[in-house]
Amino acid sequence: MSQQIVTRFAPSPTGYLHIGGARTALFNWLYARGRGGKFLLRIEDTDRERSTPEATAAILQGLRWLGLDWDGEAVSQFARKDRHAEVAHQMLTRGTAYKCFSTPEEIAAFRADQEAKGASYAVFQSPWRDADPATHPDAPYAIRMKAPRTGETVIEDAVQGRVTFRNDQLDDMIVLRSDGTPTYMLAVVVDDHDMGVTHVIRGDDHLNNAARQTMVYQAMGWKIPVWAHIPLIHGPDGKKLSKRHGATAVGDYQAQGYPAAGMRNYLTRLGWAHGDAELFNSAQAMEMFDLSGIGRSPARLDFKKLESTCGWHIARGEDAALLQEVEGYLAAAGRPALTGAQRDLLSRAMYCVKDRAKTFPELLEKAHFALISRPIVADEAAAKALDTVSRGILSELTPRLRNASWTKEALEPILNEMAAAHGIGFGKLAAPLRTALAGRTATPSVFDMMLVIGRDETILRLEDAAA
RNA sequence: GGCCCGUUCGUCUAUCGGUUAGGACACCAGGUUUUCAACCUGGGAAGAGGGGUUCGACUCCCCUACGGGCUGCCA
Repeated sequence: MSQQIVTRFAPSPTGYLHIGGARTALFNWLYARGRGGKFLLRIEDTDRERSTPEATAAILQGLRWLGLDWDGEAVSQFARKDRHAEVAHQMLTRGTAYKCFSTPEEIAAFRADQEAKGASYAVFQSPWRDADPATHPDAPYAIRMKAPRTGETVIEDAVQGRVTFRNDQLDDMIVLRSDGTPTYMLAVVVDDHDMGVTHVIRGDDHLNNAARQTMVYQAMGWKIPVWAHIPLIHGPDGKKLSKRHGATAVGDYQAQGYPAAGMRNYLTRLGWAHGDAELFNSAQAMEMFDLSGIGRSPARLDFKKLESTCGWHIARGEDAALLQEVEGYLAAAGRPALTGAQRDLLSRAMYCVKDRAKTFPELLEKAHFALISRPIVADEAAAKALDTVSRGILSELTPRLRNASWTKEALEPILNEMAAAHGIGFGKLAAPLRTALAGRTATPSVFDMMLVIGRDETILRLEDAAA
């Protein structure tokens, strides 16, 4: 009898949504959504010093942009602190935890001492572990997990395989601080249990933690979830991702004009594979995604491949959706919004620009001709195509266009005849036309441009150029 | 220092003891073309090093090197 799958993404709101975190969220989302399960969101804000509402907002915003929708309301871990404390005290009653009166100073001194002795240092062993309650001072205390000192704790990880930890390497971690607040190690377990999380898919920086958390599950007699620790993402140089690699926040990617669908596809393939599948939409990804396809070594970010993947998605995007995403990009990048007329023109131009752009700035550049208004200012290279001879040809062409029917089929012979009449190839005619219509040398086909801006505008631009 | 994880073309990866080690991006060369792209064809390009196990290892084991993670009253 299989239960419903429940996954979660549990970021700590201490900064923007990191690209690595976004991938973790994506994997959880794909796994749950592909199996009719639930994908939950929990904000791990128990660190009151570093957590900010701005960071929480940025994380939600990043997830929304990527289209990773979660079920129900985002849970604040901090809001559940009473429940965490309750569990800590249950552990006390069960004898799987104990009150520790060692002060942070004493612990720091212990560590300093160990370090001074050089070489390897032992895990901190609290003197209060087996103390008689009668000897307990009337002082603040932390609650520590009474972890087994011998034997091993085994993690069955869906990605890493079976990983064994010696218990004497693990200390009695604090589950409830002396100020009564829970630590991460306790909070995650309690929340994951209470929220019914069945699969914990997270960065492998938590692999060691899984052993300690397993002890908490065992201490409480709770069912241990399926672990899946995925390798972190590295920068193009193979080093840990950091600011100097450029974009690390997902917001940066939106501001650089990458489409969300392309990001999802690229990020899915980063560290995960399903045979030769490279390009796919989210529905297909959900179909294929599984934990066994996740690799065990860290993957590097490759912006060229990201771009290529994004180009594929833009080319296949639906015009209206692309237009909407372009507007989101403009806002994120702090660029001026489209006017109503530009929206309209861009929408009409979409068919001939979307299959040649990898990002939205590129798409906008290709659509430049549709977004500008007269007089068209030619850039240096384009201006060269407009000499006396070509101006003459343009002015000769204008009247022919007035009565032509405005389709590529009708326009093509007119332009071809014009070129033939002057003994030049079509390319020689297209160049000045391009300058007149767009002021650029790199544009969509001249026919497409004429079709998009329409007869009147075409004629006006040609007249301007011929003048 | 200790513990844990990893290492196939430049990059992402397939392979789950027997393959001419496959695909994708990137790169190079052609083609197509009205420009830029897109697109099509072809090409070069890989099992970190050393020991084992085996009839046979990229695949299994050990060692080394390198990379990463954890080692907090952070998450």
